[in-house]
Amino acid sequence: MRVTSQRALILEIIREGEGHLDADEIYRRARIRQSRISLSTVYRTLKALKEPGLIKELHFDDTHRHYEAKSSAGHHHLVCLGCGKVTEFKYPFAQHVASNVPEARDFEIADIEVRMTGYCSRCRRKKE
Amino acid sequence: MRVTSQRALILEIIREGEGHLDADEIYRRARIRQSRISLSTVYRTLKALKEPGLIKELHFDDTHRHYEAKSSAGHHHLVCLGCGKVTEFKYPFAQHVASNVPEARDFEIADIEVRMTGYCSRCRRKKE
DNA sequence: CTCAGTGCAAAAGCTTTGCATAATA
DNA sequence: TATTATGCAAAGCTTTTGCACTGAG
Repeated sequence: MRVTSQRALILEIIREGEGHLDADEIYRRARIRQSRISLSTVYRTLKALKEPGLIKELHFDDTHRHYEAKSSAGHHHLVCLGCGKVTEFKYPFAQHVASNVPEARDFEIADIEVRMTGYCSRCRRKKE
Repeated sequence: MRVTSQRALILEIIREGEGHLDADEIYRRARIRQSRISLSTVYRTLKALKEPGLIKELHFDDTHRHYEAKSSAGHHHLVCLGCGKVTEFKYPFAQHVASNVPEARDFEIADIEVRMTGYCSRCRRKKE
């Protein structure tokens, strides 16, 4: 895989974005620093970086895919349905599953994505 | 919410499908029994059924949303990256998170979706 | 009888692809 | 220099929407 200025830029933006950017937002930020970059390149690069596991694809809401760099991975997300705020937390789900779930016994776990939705304390108060 | 033949049919198909159908597959199955039903109605019905929680939206792969009836919910999924097979399992993730994750303390958990990917025993053998 | 729901067709997103050009190894 | 990656524009999918018509309550 060749190292191009576009790929370096996109990976840098994803790292800075800390996992909360979708393809279009990455594109918009990339254009600020490299105005001729194309959206196709963003998509192609996302696919290329995903392949060897350099970045990971997330699914916060139903319509957008978000991306985070592998170094910042390993955590999970609480998504507030009221304000959309995303809170990260760590928890060794994979280990729990591997040792407690019979169906997973012969399964080689590559990745686990946990997406919890609900209402944060502020939005809970607002609802009442 | 009015009960129409289309809505009844779609919900029935989702129940029969046991959580593994996407919008287009639901549409194809619905047309067999009601040839004039439209894809718009399928989408609109999915949205309508999702709203009061009668069905739940899942994200097995990156490109398609799948749907399952609420009664069959409460379990999680292991998705094999080799053959695409989906294995269901039960595990009280929400309880674990609620009692062990400080970030979730003030969070009212509405739902949790766990998407584990990896390789099933057959595909692991094939890889070697 | 009324208004929510439907079908159809058209539009709107998001993502992928073909092809000629540019740039890396 | 030999490929691989890029930019652009066009196509492809999935999902949504406008509008007149139908049917449930």
